[in-house]
Amino acid sequence: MAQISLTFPDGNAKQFEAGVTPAEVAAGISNSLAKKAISATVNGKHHDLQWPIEEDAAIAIHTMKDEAQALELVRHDAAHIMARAVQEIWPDVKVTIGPVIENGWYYDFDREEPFTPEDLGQIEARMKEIINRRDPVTTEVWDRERAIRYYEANNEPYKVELVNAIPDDGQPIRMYWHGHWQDLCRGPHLQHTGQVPADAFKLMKVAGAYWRGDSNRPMLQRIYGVGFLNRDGLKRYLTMLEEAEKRDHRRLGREMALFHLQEEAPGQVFWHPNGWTIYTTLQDYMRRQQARWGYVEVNTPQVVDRKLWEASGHWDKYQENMFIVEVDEEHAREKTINALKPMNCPCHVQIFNVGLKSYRDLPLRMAEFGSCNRYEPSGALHGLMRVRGFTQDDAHIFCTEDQIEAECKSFIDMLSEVYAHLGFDDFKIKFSTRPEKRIGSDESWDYVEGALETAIRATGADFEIDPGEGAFYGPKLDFKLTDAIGREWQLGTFQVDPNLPERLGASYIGEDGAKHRPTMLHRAVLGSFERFLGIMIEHHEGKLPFWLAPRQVVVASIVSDADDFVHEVVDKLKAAGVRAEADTRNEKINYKVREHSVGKVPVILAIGMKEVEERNVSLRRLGEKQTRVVALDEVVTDLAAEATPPDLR
RNA sequence: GCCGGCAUAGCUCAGCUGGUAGAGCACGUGAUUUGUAAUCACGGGGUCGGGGGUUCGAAUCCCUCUGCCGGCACCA
Repeated sequence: MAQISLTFPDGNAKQFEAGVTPAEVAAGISNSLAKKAISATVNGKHHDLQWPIEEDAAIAIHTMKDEAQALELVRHDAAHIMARAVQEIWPDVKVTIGPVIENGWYYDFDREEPFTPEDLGQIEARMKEIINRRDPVTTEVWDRERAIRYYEANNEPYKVELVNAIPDDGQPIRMYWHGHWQDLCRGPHLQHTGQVPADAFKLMKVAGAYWRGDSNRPMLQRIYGVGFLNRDGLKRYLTMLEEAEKRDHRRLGREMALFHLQEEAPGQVFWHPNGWTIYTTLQDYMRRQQARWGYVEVNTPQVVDRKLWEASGHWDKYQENMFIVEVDEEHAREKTINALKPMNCPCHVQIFNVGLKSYRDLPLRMAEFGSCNRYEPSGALHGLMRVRGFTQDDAHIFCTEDQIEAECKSFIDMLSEVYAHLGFDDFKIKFSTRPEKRIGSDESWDYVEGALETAIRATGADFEIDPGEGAFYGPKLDFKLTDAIGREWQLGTFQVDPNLPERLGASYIGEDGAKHRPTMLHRAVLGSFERFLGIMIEHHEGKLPFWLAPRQVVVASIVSDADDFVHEVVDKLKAAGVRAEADTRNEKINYKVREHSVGKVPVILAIGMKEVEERNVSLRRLGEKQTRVVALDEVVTDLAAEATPPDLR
């Protein structure tokens, strides 16, 4: 037998016979390690303990203390155990795939009957039973034919398809056994089922999911589970879910009287006074920013004849998602077909096309708070996050190819400032390159991708490449930010489009006196106001920055003899540009404080006779128990400063 | 669009196997003048999401439509 040398994390090396498994290595170190071991990293690869090591390697034996490896294994084994539990209870359920995902796993099943919440309880109980059996996990390498024969014999057509899909490149096909139950799997796995903590997982929900993610294929039933290393981990996760629910913008939207949605206008927002105050405050801010960064603002029609959409290519590529409006003959001389605009770009080109443009006019930055309507699939609608009617902070920059770089840099500067002002300090940039389905020649893609890459590199910003994710007409940069509870949102975008100016015949006169095609850059910082406000509300848990808060200050009387002074304070605050209101209702101060706190009013000024006599206010900030007595003039000055939008300070 | 669930007062929800609806909060009125997260009493309020069916009788059972929720697919 050949000898190999294994190097441990502490730098010591030991000799073993080739083919030794990590389990044997662990056993050679100590009995307790042999028991506690869960897997090993061999030359940087994560393997289970049965993996034979054939050559010199660096090895690290893992236990439950190695959180990353332990979580992966526990979730992975839990997925198998869940599938086994399901097949033990309902033997004719067909199994498919079950990967580890963030916080847990899922497994897709094919079964006539839908799984019910009661079924989940039953499956969970069976999983615990399987864990208690401490069934050993073993692995075997099968050849393709044997695997197919096995799955055909067991009436598992999905597994047959999976085996057939494994590329025939000499890679072994591995089977894992959890006791008598087996599954096709890459591994790695734990030593035995008892290593999955029985009190740290939970089955969360059942949902439909297409086989292989393809909407033309059968719909399977997916069961989601979450799993952790101990009960505390699970508890923390469940608490986190409750916290996330508390910041749900749909709930806060109601509690703060911001907006509502109703059946007659699915996916479209009824903005109430409070919500509209936030909206317009943000829009005013963006309007100032755009002016500062050299944009001109325009406004274009909502209902546009299909001829324009045919010319732009939308009729062909996007019709499914457009609201089509047919005007009937009684009202018009001829029946015409229009569509609500789903995007602003074709209209902006129309403005560009009026009159001759010179190279001196470029870059021309044309912005619109463009109201768009898209017929989103019903299942996609979600509060403010995915709607059918929305307004973008949209703009199109008409420029020469040479100007792309400078425009890109200036856009990133603008976007960084806006995000910082709105409380988002860091964001990621994704560079999406040519997709499979695209228009335009490879040479033109080479050129445009190159130009955009040069531009982004010149800014010095970090970015990741997302191959194949570009728009069909050109490459793009997407800007993603992370919110207060770690979720990523894609907001800003910067897209290079050499195609639309061509289709819609945009041109300018160059220095040489000849006509040239401009390049068009599509860009947005916030995306849609609706979605952005949804994100803002959740990010801040409704406690918006003072300048954006719809109700900034409530001045509340403690006794009705203080009412006159309350009104005086409110008037002074309003005159100083603060959104202030009086609460002189016949209620206790406790009641008022609670009500306005629930309503997320950032500042409450309480006024009793003491304050009236000394012309002070008692100031209390949202979320704080402390109050502070401040002179009236001082509070007006301070709050007025705080109410000033960040770009005007 | 697909799978599953849900739809009762403004909100959150109760209403068992069919016998024409109830609570808390909110709202209105009155009392109370109150010191930093819910004062008390009384009162008004529902075509039980829409339509159809079964039944002597439907919030309850069945069909259908719409919307919402959770996923999947989609999101140039």
